[in-house]
Amino acid sequence: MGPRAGHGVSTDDDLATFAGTGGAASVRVAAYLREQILRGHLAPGERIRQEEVAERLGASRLPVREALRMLEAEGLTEHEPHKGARVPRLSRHEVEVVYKMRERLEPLALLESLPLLDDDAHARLADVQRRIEDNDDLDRFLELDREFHLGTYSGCHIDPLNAMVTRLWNSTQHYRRAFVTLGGRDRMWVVNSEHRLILDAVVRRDGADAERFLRGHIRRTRIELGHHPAVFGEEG
Amino acid sequence: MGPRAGHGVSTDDDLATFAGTGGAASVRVAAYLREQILRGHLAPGERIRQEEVAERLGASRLPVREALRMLEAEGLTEHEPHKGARVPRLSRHEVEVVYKMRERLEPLALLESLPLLDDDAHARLADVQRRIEDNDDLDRFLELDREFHLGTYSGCHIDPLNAMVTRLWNSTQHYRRAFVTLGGRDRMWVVNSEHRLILDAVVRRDGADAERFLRGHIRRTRIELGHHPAVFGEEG
DNA sequence: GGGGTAGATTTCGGATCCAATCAGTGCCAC
DNA sequence: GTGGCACTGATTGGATCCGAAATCTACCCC
Repeated sequence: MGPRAGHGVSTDDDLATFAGTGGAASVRVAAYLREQILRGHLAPGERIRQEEVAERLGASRLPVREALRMLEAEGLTEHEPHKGARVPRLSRHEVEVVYKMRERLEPLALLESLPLLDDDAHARLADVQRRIEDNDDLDRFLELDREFHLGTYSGCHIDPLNAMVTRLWNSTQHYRRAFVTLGGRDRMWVVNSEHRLILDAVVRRDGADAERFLRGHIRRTRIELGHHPAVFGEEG
Repeated sequence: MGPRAGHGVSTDDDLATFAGTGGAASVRVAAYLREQILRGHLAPGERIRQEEVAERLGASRLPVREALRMLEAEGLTEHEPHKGARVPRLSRHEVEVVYKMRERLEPLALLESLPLLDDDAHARLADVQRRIEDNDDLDRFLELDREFHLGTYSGCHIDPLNAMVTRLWNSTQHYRRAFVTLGGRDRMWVVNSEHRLILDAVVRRDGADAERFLRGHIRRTRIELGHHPAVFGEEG
């Protein structure tokens, strides 16, 4: 284990996050690990030892095992018998394919969601977009960007579709972070104008435009991301 | 629990299937349940009690719990805290959306797989298609149809993509069975000619045609399926 | 000095026991 | 007669203990 900060030590933060959430222990453990992974505190390829997590959260290993299985369903961990769980590491090609999947699936999600988004939802989305533009922190940007996109699909309560889109976001979260951190900052105004176009189409309930703009938005992100070798740890 | 045949009784078949597979117990339990669900022995909405499965397979409840989580990741079961696992029941609209997802995702899978399928793979696919045309059993048709389609994607070893496509097939397996059983038989020659078109395009390595034919194939199936109320238990 | 193997340690997988929660039932009051 | 409540049986969730597999290490042989 590397000497990364905040690792191997049970901070008060950890326990607060854990205890703060109600419900079954396995669900709470899952929520804790989910946040750790999405926030980038656990990197792709990193192993997750059941005992360590259990000890840190004051639970036994069993709910940790259950939690890891739940996360597996969300694309956040992977499992190998007798070898344990890790955060999946995607190859450059795999990340690219996930983005291609997003190009096809998310416009569908938006299309299905579009007629069900009311004025209230539109206002919330506009607010999120305003906060993105006012924001200057990269980590916060990742959160808000996710909130914006998944928010535009929130009208459609089709479980299989939403679950899959969320899964795609989950599995590429780390690479998105690396991309934004490394040099995506210059691209932010492009992202914002594209968001504006999408939001406009959503408010107008123009399905064809919404679909087109969203597809283009994801496609351009994929291409830009593909040009950054460092995102995939290929800078050597 | 209904008086359905082969339910609640540990047949020799069950144990043979279970013991026959190697590997960890949870993996074997998962394989057993997976087959039960895909073969239609467990219907959507049906509850799966851990103890019953454990007893039937001669294992403890723990590997059953793990297996249920694995199946959850494959879209074959769903879980509610303190209420246990069930086979998911999809609404008409949900099934339709899953088919729309397939319309978008599977052509991508085929496109990614296309350049990697060699002559050997082509021969195997042609053989499967021949067996579909020679076949007269509806259950066998379901198996072979699945083998054909998933086989065309087998060249692409991108885990996220293949896993998702498989998941989509899993979650609609029951509705496909109901459809085929009820009246899809007349449509079989259509299915077969469409398969031939797809196979041809695959062999010619014509991505555009393959994608187009496949999308149309899934789309037509979705529309036909939508016309059968009984598939969704709406015949009252 | 390098590679391979055997032992020790670590970590995961499974069994059993106990606690928590839910559903169905019957009783009582209104 | 109906609605609500408490109780009981059934079922899942969690803890602890034990066994099995993999990894790491140290040692020996080449």
